Amino acid sequence: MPRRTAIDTTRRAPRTQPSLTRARILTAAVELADREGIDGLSMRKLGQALGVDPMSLYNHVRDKDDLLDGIADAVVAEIEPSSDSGGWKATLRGTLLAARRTMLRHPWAAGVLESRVTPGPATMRYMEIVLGTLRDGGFTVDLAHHGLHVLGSRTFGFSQDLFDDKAEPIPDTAQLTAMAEAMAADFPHIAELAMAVRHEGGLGGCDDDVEFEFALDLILDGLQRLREQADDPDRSQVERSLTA
Amino acid sequence: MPRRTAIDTTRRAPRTQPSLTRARILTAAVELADREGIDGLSMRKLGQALGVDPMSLYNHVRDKDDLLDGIADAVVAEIEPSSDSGGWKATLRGTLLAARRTMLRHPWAAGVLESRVTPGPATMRYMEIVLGTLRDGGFTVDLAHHGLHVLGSRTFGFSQDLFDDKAEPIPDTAQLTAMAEAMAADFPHIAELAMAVRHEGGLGGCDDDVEFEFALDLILDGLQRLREQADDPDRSQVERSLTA
DNA sequence: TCTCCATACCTACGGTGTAGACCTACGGCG
DNA sequence: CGCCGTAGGTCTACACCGTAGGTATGGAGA
Repeated sequence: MPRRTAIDTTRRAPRTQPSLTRARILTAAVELADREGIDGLSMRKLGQALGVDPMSLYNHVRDKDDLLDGIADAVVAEIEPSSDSGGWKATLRGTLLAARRTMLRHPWAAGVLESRVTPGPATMRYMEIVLGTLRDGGFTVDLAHHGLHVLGSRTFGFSQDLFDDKAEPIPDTAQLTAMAEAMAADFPHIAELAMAVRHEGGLGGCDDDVEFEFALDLILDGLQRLREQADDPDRSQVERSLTA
Repeated sequence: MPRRTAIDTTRRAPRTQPSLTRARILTAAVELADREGIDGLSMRKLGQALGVDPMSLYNHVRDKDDLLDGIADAVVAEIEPSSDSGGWKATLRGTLLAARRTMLRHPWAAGVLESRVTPGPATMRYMEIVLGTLRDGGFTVDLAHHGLHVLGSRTFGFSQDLFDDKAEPIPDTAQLTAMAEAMAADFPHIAELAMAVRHEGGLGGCDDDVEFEFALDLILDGLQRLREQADDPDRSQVERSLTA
């Protein structure tokens, strides 16, 4: 059984409606961070904002890191993915711009998201959507995988990974298969990716060097194209649209 | 006279060789951060590592933020830019990979670099080199500017800007011109960019929204090209991109 | 020689995250 | 009905943090 990352709330229904909830704590924490910045978010101030002893928070939150995990995921949950019907490109553009709007609403969020080590459910959902858009748009698993990385690290800073094997004992093939099957229901495309990655050499992880060079070459090639288009003014659509 | 951002060391030579120097402090801080992570870097531990009272550090460092400014710039100074003679693309590729190698050597560095608000001299030098490579490669000032942003935010997280006018009182044209002239000697390409930006509408700042969309479209276009190459390697790409 | 002042040191304050003991009130059960 | 186990809230206390403000010192300039 996988160790629970947060407080175990699965035992039984509480006898009475508890005054404090993880949800209530998280929304208050997001508000506090919005108001005073991420450095202004302390357990004491948060407790005060909720009219509660700071230590009471620890009944719903493992530690401050768990709290940060929570509010990071809460912010990602605010993103409203685009449902543009004009093809994968327009859809993705809309989703990414929506993500950016959300990040601008919570300026501290990108930073804490970058520092998280494990994605929460909303972050998984977001990745599933981006991945699904690419796959439905005709991308191979491999290319969609790279796409997820470039697009992710652009908006937030996904550099570490879903299937990072540095921390945990190396997951063997059986474990990975089990993980993938468990995810298949909620996150089919992520599961598909997990299976594919499993088959490749990079057992259980993404090669960060490869992702970096992929993004770098994508950018350099793109810049080269724009430079050549600028030489030949007839074809400069992107340039034009930017300076318009 | 521009307000000094750190301790003023310009007055006169110290009477005797001071046991503590900003340089000594910075290298010790980098070592400490490498060894214990960025959270392990405290003024107390740093003082202990140097065999000195923690408060003595404040004679060479305004506050901890100034210390972070210092070590961030010190890390950037470690980057050895490529001198590849195979054209702008190869040169840039080499420089960016060198930057990445340096960042991997100091895993905490990307994070603190992102949180800095003003680039130090080494960071300026690095930007000057990237900008110069693009300009020498035939890029317009405008496109080189965009390029600097995409490449920068890929490696570290330059999202805020050199000429950010949010914090300071709006610099008027005269001030900006003076800034540009002062920089011209050391950073000709950055100065050129500053002048160009001054002429445009975006008085004294870069529009972050524009940069985001530029990068987003660069990536989306790149992914589309790769997808089409996978579909049909023979067919002309330009032809396709026009009908897309 | 005297004075000045940059540098290093010291104490102390208000903040942080959180361990561990305590209290309290409710649901389940004999 | 009455007892008990326990989850959830509280309190105290500890170790650590950044750093304001005061003090001592020793070489350089007058």
